[in-house]
Amino acid sequence: MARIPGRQPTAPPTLADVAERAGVSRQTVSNAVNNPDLLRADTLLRVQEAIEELGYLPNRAARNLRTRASHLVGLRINPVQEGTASAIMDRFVHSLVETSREAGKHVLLFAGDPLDPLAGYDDLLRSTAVDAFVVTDTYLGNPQATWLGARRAPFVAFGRPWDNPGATHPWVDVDGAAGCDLATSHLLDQGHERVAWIGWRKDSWIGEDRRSGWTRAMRARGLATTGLASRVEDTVASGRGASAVLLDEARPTGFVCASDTLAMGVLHTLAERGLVAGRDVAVVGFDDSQVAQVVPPGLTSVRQPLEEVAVEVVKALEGLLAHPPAVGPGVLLTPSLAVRGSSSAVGFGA
Amino acid sequence: MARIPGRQPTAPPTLADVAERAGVSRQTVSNAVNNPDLLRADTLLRVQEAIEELGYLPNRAARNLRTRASHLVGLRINPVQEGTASAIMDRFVHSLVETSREAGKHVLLFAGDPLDPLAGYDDLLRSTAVDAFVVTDTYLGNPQATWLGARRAPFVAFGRPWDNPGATHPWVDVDGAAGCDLATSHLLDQGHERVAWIGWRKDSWIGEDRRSGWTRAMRARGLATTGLASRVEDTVASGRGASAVLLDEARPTGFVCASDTLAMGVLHTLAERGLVAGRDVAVVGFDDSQVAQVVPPGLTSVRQPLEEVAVEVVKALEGLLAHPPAVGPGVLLTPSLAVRGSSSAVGFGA
DNA sequence: TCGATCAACTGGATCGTTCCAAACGATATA
DNA sequence: TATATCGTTTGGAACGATCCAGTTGATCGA
Repeated sequence: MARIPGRQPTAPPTLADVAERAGVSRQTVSNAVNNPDLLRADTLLRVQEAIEELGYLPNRAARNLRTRASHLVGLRINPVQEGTASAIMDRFVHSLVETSREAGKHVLLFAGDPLDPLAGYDDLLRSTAVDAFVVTDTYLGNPQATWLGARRAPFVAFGRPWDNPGATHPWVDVDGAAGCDLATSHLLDQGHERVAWIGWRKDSWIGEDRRSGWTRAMRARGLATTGLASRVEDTVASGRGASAVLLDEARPTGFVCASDTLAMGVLHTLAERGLVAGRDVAVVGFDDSQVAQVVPPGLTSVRQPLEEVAVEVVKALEGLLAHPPAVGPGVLLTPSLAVRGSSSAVGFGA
Repeated sequence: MARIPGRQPTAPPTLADVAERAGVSRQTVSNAVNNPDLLRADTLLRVQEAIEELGYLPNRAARNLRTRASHLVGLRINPVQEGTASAIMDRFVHSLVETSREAGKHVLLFAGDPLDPLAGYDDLLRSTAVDAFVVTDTYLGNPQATWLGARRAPFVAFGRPWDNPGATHPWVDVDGAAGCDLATSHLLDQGHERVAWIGWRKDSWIGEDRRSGWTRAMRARGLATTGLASRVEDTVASGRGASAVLLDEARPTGFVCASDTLAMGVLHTLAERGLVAGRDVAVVGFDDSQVAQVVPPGLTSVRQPLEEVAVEVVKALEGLLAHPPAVGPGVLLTPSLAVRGSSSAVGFGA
């Protein structure tokens, strides 16, 4: 036996165990696992049988130590925002985990301190716990990107480098303008002419991007936008307040919102006034959250192709971690529109 | 320099680097990090300074290899259920990550195949990628628990071993019966007498547990439950259908549901019939999802103390991974009730 | 027949840490 | 003075994999 006397009887088999069983050297077993084409067919078969019989699986720690790679990708998660509808992370995280697995990687979560966006990154990097990061929150610029870039830390961003178009890191993003154009055009196609916009503060790049989609769609039909837009915080209460004011002052028949959270605010206002979403006033949100899917009569919402985003992110990661590293251009994906009762009569079967 | 000529100039410092700088041996530096009390005060200080100056952080892979521990906890995540309101994982995962960090652990996500609940566990375990698992989906018994137990894989379950009360693994759970009792009593306190129940199929242990809370509260006030209960799938459509039938046949004035998803179904029925939740009919859900928080007029819902659950889970993990392992008894936590407009007039400021 | 070439395989060194046994100097005890 | 004890520090070995240089044996052309 290659097992050293002191080993626990339950200890997992090692390369040496397999090697002995197959009657070859350690290195040959290693090659059987990592470079099968280096072996003669019959040897490969013999080794594979031994691997099978012993249930051998390479020890991660040893492999990581030798190859200086952990095959782990770090993802920072932020505290759940209570009282908002945004839940895209859920879907994205799952897609990312799924796609990463196919690429032989796993996702390591770490906690984010909203006040210190850099916390956590440094330790994981220096302790070689992860090979790379996926950076998601790039709402207002992103200090992480700059910082990680300076540290030469491999990372892929979900979100464009708004504040630094010349940035050279790989990124994947969803075209918010196209999404809101889609949403607005959808309402205009149904005969609406006064479609209002409720979005975020002007310093939000994403917010301005989405807003531009609304503007574009309105202008394309020669419709005025004056007095039809409102910029507020991303809360239900703000959406409620903004929609109340807009209804009073601008009399829109439809709302396109920068988020499902804001759209829910509109639904609150409608409920208060005895108006029915989809019949009296049309509402469209953004993110296709679970809220949009289950709230009566269903909230029409722009849906980000998060599965595709994950696939592109993992592709970029693989390029980044290849030898030599290959960094492609940024990828911009187009969202779709999930149409529900809030923008059509379908929700009530009428 | 202890650095070998071939080393990259950007390679992180190692124990040897620190040792040389501080003029001590590797082992002493190691002790400074792991067993500071073994060192003389002045030596410790000198080593700590060297660590600080070089920005040394132990290499995870090397440490993991030597100690046979990864300090990673595996968590399987399931595909997001589209069209449901359940989003407790989001909150739980975040709490778990946060709490784990304080315990020096990180959370490794892996994908779950709903058809094969065991997939993924085995590989991670055998490749020593994780030290332990947190098992969350224990809805209908849990094959994982049995399987992991047989493999002597350390794990903590979020969810009781319903089908095997004698199980010896550590678990943490939330008292669903207490939650539904709380919800039902809340409605009864407001004068409701005919409170209906919409729950899950009878083979769901969790569903039956929650239902028993409703039964208990009704009986405590001497109220009949006959004809007031319905058992369906956990979808909005089922909740909608069940509530429509119950309204027609049993004329309840309040609904307590086993999930927010089902409660949303009730809201759909009310909206169709022009009834107002909270004014005409009271509705209570379970999970306090984001949906419950933002849907007008706000859905009263039973809230699981997921932060506490995470704390208890991590405590159990630490016990499990200690030398020698210490397994405490199961922990049962009590949920609270988040009261909103759907069960009171508050939602409309009336 | 010989050396060159090549596929196939081998064994030692190595990654960075911790375990282990031993060594050190200083103090306490006989 | 010699021995035991203790707090402190040390260097070699080990964890299990991969890298690298080297060996083997067969095939080939001259």
